[in-house]
Amino acid sequence: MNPSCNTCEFKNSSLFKNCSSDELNHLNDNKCFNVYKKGQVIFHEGNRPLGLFCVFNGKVKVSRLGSDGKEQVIRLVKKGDTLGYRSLIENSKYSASAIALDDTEACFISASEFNHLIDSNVKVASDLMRMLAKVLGDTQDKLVHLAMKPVRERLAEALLLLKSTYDDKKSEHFSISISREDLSSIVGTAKETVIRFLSEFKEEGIVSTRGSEITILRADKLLQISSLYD
Amino acid sequence: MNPSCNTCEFKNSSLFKNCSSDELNHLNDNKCFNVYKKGQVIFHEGNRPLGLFCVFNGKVKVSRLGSDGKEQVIRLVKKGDTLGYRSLIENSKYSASAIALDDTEACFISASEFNHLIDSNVKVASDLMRMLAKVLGDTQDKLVHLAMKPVRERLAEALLLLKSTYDDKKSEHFSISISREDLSSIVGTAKETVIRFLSEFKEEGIVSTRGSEITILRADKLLQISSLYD
DNA sequence: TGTTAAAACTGATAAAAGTCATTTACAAAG
DNA sequence: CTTTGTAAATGACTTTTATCAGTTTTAACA
Repeated sequence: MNPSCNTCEFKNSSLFKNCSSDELNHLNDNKCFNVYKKGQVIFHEGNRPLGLFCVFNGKVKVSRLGSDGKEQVIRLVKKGDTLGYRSLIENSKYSASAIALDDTEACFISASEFNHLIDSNVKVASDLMRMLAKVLGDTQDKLVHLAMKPVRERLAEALLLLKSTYDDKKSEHFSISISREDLSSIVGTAKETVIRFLSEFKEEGIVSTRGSEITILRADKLLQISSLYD
Repeated sequence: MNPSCNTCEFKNSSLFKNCSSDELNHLNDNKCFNVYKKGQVIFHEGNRPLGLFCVFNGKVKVSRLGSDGKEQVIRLVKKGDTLGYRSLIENSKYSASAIALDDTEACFISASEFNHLIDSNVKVASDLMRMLAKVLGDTQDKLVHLAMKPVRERLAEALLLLKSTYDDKKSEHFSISISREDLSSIVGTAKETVIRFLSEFKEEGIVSTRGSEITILRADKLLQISSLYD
């Protein structure tokens, strides 16, 4: 089910939305469709980037490992998103790893192909620039919240982030299967601490859990707890 | 002493290093030279950006204020650096404030001037893109360190950052006058905690202080403590 | 369906950092 | 040169979060 760029679901929303039909065809001829199992490494911290990934399906975490083995998630990536462009632009080694949180499919576009495209299509280049500015803003938000908010608030925020990132069906109650370990490295705290506050949220009827699956029952309460708007 | 773009000290190192002489002249005719006293606000969180700042002299902190009044410094800006481009690119309100840490001089370039330049000169646009990628990488580093390192290590890192950013004379011992309040909001901790660890560093002969002036005596020790390389 | 490994959960305790109160040092102004 | 306000420094204490050790639940598989 190797998808074609010209008929891709994300043709009008991805980084390549301003590509001509010709450019898309060219991309399509030179891309490489890849499948990753849950937990599999897509690229690894310290390696040289060979190109760009365009996620077609699944969930990906971008994270860095500390010397003590602790992990910090920097960004969550969903289908339609681009992955691995920062190192490519900077022409540096990957400073973080990308790991599939679910079975994931992604197209790979070589560095030369990518560079040629941004050199030849000004719109793509300026979309890329805006994307960088947006991601920089998001990262600054994360930094500030990490420095200023207690874990309980950050956990509420993380759950809302997961919902806003991965809830496409907009079903009544959003559910996601995520290990407490992964959740704790999004929040930037210890696994046990996440579990404790999750238990609080359960008692308060804000979420429910079944194994590693978390269901958000009261997003409004989470928004309140996160104090994102004050 | 309104400096001219064509003879500016940073002509070959700034974001505008790839501008033609004509473009620089045009910039020069349309820029506006501003002076800010220590502590003065250059731009304020929540306001609409009207243009770009190019710092000619001085020191600037870019920071965000939490609802509880606590401040987190996102970035330190030195002479030759550009300031306020993220909001401009994203076409959004400032998400942070810029405040002079010292008496500062900066040229202001209007948004239309800036946009015209990056539309007409591809090299400037791609330099800007690389700059964004670089700053994003730096911010991710800060995020990870904030999440994983204890205050003592982050303080060592902050002192090294101040040195690498503001030490131009490369004199034997770098000194900087900075309030403990400002230092603590770079590190992301409380003022008293910074003071305590600074006292430790003094006892260990790593730094010395006189009032609010801090002198780094053993940068090598700080590098060790910061554990930046493991 | 029992077995087992892994992950979720809980409790006790320790460590790290924050807060508040107070003293000391510094620098500007009279 | 003294006064005075501000910032640095220190101490006592509290809160938050991490760590460690253990128990229970879950899910995969024989």
